[in-house]
Formats: sequence, structure tokens, C-alpha cells
Amino acid sequence: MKRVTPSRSEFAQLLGRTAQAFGVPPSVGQIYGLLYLSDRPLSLDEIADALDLSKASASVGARQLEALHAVRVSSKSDDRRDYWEASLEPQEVLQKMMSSVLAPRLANAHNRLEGLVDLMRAERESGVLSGEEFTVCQQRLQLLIAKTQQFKTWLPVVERFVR
Amino acid sequence: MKRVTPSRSEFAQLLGRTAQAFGVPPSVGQIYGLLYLSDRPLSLDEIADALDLSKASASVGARQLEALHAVRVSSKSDDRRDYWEASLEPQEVLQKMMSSVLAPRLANAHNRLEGLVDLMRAERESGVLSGEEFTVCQQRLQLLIAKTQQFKTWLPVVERFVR
DNA sequence: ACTTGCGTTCAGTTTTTTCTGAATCAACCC
DNA sequence: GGGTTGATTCAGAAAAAACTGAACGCAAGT
Repeated sequence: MKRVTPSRSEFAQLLGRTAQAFGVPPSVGQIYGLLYLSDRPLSLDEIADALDLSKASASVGARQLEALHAVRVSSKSDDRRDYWEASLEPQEVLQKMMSSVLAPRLANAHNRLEGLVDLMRAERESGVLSGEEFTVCQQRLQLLIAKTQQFKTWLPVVERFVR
Repeated sequence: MKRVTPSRSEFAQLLGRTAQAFGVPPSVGQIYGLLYLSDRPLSLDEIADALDLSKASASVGARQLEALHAVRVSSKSDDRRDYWEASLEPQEVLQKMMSSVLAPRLANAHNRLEGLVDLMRAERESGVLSGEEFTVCQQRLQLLIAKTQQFKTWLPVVERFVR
């Protein structure tokens, strides 16, 4: 890790571990951390150099962050390099992540649950599932479905509060 | 995966993948899923058998879930086995997880950030950091700290809304 | 048309995480 | 005390994920 002060490097490491805790690769968190404390946009080579990463990792990591709306890429004229900078306001990043990854995931989960309800009905009819078991399962699945629905409607509100 | 109907097994798998997406081992999610759709508490052997896991995994997974307040363990008299059941009301599980894992993590992050602020001040004084850089970093770190604080105060409210 | 300098892709390696089997521990019964 | 049956621990295997170097593609400059 070159050309970066200890405090910034430590911040990057902290964000790396935090990202990891949420299932995001450490390198991705590190990149965001580096950019967040940078007073100017950085090129891929600078990122890779500062964080001791291969340029390949820097590239995919930065693109992932872009997909999460956590960073922006821009380019100077007369310089073919891409320059990356963090979008400030972390809350906004969170909000974007909620709507762009949590929400679709929720929708998907919802569909699968609905499918399961049907499947279970079929199992009941073919006798694989006793009436007793069937009612319990059905009940709990419906509860879960209701909750995901509810959560979906509250999501925008929560986003607003968190901001 | 024996002694479990397709729909229930699929549900367990779904929860396994979901857990994984949040950085929790799949087996842990699977166990919760199995218990959630069970009409009675299950023993470790039943869990391991149903999910094709070793008893060791079943044991540690169940204990992890217990730590997250997602399951309860009980024992019948005249039977030395432990019996596990999911705590229903998934929202409550979420809420407990927020207060018992998210909140401490937040507090910890907060402390580390404060430490970084000090470290940066030292770097400024020793000239490692230019005045320009220093102000930018300081500013952004403070913003972040403020936001984590804010988030901490809103957490209980969000919990209540989600419920 | 050739070279240079950039970002990206991808196959293979390294690292990390998860899972397992065997050993251990603990309660209970005889 | 010895045997049985359950849970837990732990070292190592297996699997998954992250990362890398080398090759590639592409645009701009010569």
C-alpha cells in the first residue's frame, strides 16, 4: 500500500472489513474507502497502487461500485484514463442500494414464495402432506408473504427516514 | 435430503441462498427454513438428516441461530435430546438481529472513526497531510460520523416500523 | 499501418469460508 | 464403574470466493 497516509489506509481497511461483513468483497469496500477520503478523482492505476491490488481487481471493483451508485467515473479530455470518485452522502448510497438491490431481491423472493404455496397445495392433494402439516405450512408461508409485502411498502418510507 | 417434502426442502434451500447473500452460511439459513415450516420442534439428528448436513454443522448452525434469537431450544423430560423450533414472526427476528448485531457493530465503527480523526490530526501536524487534504478528509469523516450517529438514533424507530 | 496506453476478460492460483469425521465431553441408566 | 446416547470441539478436507497475471480489444497518436 503505497502513496497513502496511514489514516486513509486504515479507513480503507475498515471499509473493506465492513463490506465483507455484508457479503461484499473487501476490495470493493476498500476502493470506496479510498475514494471517499480522496480530494480528487483517482485513476485505476492509482487505486490499484494505493490498495496493493491488481489492476484487474481495481477495475471490476470500481465497476461494481458504479453499479451500486456508490462511485462515479469521469474522463478528462486529452487523457485516456478513467477517473473515479466516490459519490459523497453515504446515506444516498444506502438508499440507492436498498432500491436497486434489496427491492428486486424482495420481489424475487415473493414470487418464489407464491410458487411454493402452489407446490404445497399439490403435495397436499397427492397426500404427501398431511392435512395437519399442510395448514401449518400454509399459514406460516402466508405470514411470511404478508410480511415481505408489508416490508416492500415500508421500504420507501424507511429510505426517507434513514436519509 | 431425506424425510422432507420437496416444497419444504425448496424453501430451506431458498433461505439458504438468502442467508448467504447476507453473509450468513447457507446451512444456517437452511436450518431456519426447515424449522420455520415444521409443525413440531426437531432434534439435531432430524435436522442433519433432513438437510444432508453433518451433525456438527447442525449443532453449530442451530447455536448461531439461537444467538440471533431466531430459534429456541427446549428439551422434553425423559428425552436427552435437544429440540429446536423457529421463533415465528420473522420481523421479530429481524428486529433482534438489528439491535444485537447491527447496533454493536455501529458503535464499534463509530469508535474507530473517532480514532481515525485523531490519527489524522497527528498526521497533519507532522506534515504528512497537506492542509488541503486535511480539511477534506476531516470534513468527510465528520459527515460520516454524524450519519452513523443519526442512524443509531433512528434504528429503534425503524425497528418499530418494520415490525 | 504501427505503436502505445488504457480498460476488460478470463483461466488459473491463492485465500477464505464452510463443512465434516473423529475425538471428547457430559448426562443418564444399568 | 461401565456402557449408551446425546451434544460439542477441533483439525483438516472440501468448496467457494476473491484475486492475479497474461492475453486481448480498442482508441488515439505517430
